[in-house]
Amino acid sequence: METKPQLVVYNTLTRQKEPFEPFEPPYVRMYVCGPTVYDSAHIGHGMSYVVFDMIRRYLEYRGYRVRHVQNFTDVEDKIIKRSAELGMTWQDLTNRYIEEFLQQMDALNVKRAHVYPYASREIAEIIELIEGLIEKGYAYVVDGDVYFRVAKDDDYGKLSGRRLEDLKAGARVEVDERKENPLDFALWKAAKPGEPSWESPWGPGRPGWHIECSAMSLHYLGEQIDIHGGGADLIFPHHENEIAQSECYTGKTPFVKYWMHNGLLQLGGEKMSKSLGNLITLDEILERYDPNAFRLFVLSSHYRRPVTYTDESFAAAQRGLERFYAALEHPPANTLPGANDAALAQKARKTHKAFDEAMSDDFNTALALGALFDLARAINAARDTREIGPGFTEAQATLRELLEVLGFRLTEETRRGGAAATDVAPLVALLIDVRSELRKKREWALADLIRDRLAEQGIALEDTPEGTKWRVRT
RNA sequence: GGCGACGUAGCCAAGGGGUAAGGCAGCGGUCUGCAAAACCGCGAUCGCCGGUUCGAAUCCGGCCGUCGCCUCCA
Repeated sequence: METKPQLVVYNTLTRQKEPFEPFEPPYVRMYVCGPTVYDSAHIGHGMSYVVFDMIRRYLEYRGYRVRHVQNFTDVEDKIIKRSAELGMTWQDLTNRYIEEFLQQMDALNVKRAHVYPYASREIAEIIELIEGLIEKGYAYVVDGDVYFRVAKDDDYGKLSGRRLEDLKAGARVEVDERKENPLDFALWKAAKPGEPSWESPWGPGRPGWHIECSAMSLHYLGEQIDIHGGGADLIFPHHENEIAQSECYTGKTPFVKYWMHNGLLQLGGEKMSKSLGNLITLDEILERYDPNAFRLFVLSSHYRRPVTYTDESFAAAQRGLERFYAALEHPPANTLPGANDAALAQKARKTHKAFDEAMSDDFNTALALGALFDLARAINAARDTREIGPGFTEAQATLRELLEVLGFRLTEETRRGGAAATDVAPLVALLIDVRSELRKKREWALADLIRDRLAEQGIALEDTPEGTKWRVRT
């Protein structure tokens, strides 16, 4: 067994990198905040889930056994509003978007969580948690609502680095006279007529947003977990409130050992969000690009940094991906012995090491990818010289393995251009046969016409000593 | 107003005290019937000003600019 570098992760709570030591190795309990399912996911969501998928995959590769829980928020103001507008039940609305979301995650090769709790199905656990908070004096009831008593929690603000006084000063929240403190947040909301509701000790109502994650995390992962993740926009108030609820309820600190947050995706200099309306949906991207290109785009920068979406960046990712694909192609048949083959094996081992060093430093995928591009270049260079041997095979295996650790899907079909390629394969094969005959007869004009016209259709032909290769280009 | 992040070649981006990974684009070349792909070669002194240091893109201070959070949000 070779030894791997110590893994360190940046913890939002302490604002520094820390050695990664889960509570009970090799188990890692990871909770990632899921979407509120009232609309289609945009690429900002996609980015976040690709990031945490990469993190999970790397942990698993390092031998950890990750238990991954991700919620669906299916009870919430916007859901109620939207379903009323569309004249459908909230269940039909949320089910529709949950189904779509899971399909998109599959398309992006994001591993499914082990459990996907729905807020609406955890009401009993939520009520129990709220009752506990009331008993301990951390919550109070007003007209069927229940609020968390922020002033009672000495630690409030520790995640986001805010003090109660600062928050009050800049508070933009509407003042609700019934609350003891403007910053107290709702654990339970009394139902208004016509709204979905559940029975509770405080009358019919529904859970507040923050409480569901505390309840689900507690229910499926226990009182203390290793990793809690989400977008940086969730740090305050959502995750701050989760800490308050969970730690006050269980009396155990820390609720979460490592808080991890991904930087937000920007579009045109602004955060992409549903409320700003400046969004690109995941479907639009999946229609236009290889899902691996989306992943490469995301992993090309460090996960904590904000990234700006541009068509150019995406095109760059798509093109870069094709270099990796080229490096994974089967080696040519007629090979030559060469001394460089042994050097290539060495290169593969160095790359593996560089990869682990980069990834161990708070998942530095951008640096890791740099090493993989170097390896890909070496492989392609060897192919060009036809010096193929065991080293070449090892290098290809290494490249494939490490790209898969990052979550790239490297099937033959994917590399060729996805399902679209499979659909047109028989016809393309026919045209290539015809063109090959023309080339034998040196009828270049006609042969080139076929190639050009196929290119217009997005099908690229490449003549190689092993015959004509093709793939779909986007 | 409070808290925080960032500013590196045309674009994206890593690094973070000893003279700048990688990707895309571009240019030149090899290969090719021509292409494509691939490979080889070519580019930056790191927002501005000042300080610390033998030495700073990397540390400190100030300034300018961009962005995020403080309200629903991955």
